[in-house]
Amino acid sequence: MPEMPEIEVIKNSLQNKLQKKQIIDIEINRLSIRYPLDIDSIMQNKFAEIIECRRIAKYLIIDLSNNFSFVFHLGMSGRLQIKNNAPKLKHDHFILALNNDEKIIFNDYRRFGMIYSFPTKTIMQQDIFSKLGQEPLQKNFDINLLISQLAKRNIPIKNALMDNKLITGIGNIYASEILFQSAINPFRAANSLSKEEIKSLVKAIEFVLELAIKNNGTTLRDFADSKGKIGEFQNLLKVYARDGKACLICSNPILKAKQSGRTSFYCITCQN
DNA sequence: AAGTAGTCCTGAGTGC
DNA sequence: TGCACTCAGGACTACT
Repeated sequence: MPEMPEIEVIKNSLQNKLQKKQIIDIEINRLSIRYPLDIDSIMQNKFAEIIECRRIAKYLIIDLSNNFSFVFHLGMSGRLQIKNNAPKLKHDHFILALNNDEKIIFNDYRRFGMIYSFPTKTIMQQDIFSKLGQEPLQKNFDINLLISQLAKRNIPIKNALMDNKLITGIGNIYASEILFQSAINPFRAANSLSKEEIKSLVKAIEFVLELAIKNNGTTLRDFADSKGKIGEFQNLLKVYARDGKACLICSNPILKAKQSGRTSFYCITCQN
């Protein structure tokens, strides 16, 4: 479900509310979500204080005063919300009770999400983080590195955009939007792109992701921030889920096609 | 090594 | 109304 902009929006909405709050109880309603939970590691975070929230790729990190961190991945349908006195819902798998009567609730009906607890200092050495590529909005984004990586890949550029070993955080919705923004056909082989095209691709990545964050992310079905507020970027989507509708540039119908099992949307006229 | 297909899971939507 | 079927925003594993 949520891609990088959605996690960034959740992180921002959690940040101020959680700092210095103490975890007074940890409720585990499901021992395994996507993977079995490491109960011992998780439970030792009881009574720790929250220091800060941050994001790496599509992961949300909560650093704690005991030098451990919670790591959440929301999979396709996960939500992380702050509530007080809310009745427990189906699929509320994991709940952190805080000392201000609020609760952080992890709800995920499809159970593709993940919850980890790691020593804070070891996070970047963990398997889930050690192989990640560049953050798309990092200030020192190395475009030459991306150019050399794409030159070695014969996969469609759409698949390359979604490969977290190259660039992190881009999922199916934003991959289609970014390629439309940069006027590149999603079926083009990654190694067929010119340097100029890759530069325009990187500009489109920044433009689309930043605009999505400003608009609180995209809500097609499940996404909401920590207060339950939904996103607005779905109203600004130019190709995603607009198959059959008129291209906003040339008025030809937007096409829909499968690529490696995922749906792509594009304009055959505007994207070459 | 690189690329692709299959897989985990629930719920919403569609068509008969 | 009910049933069967398809599809969904991610990412890992196991094949070729």
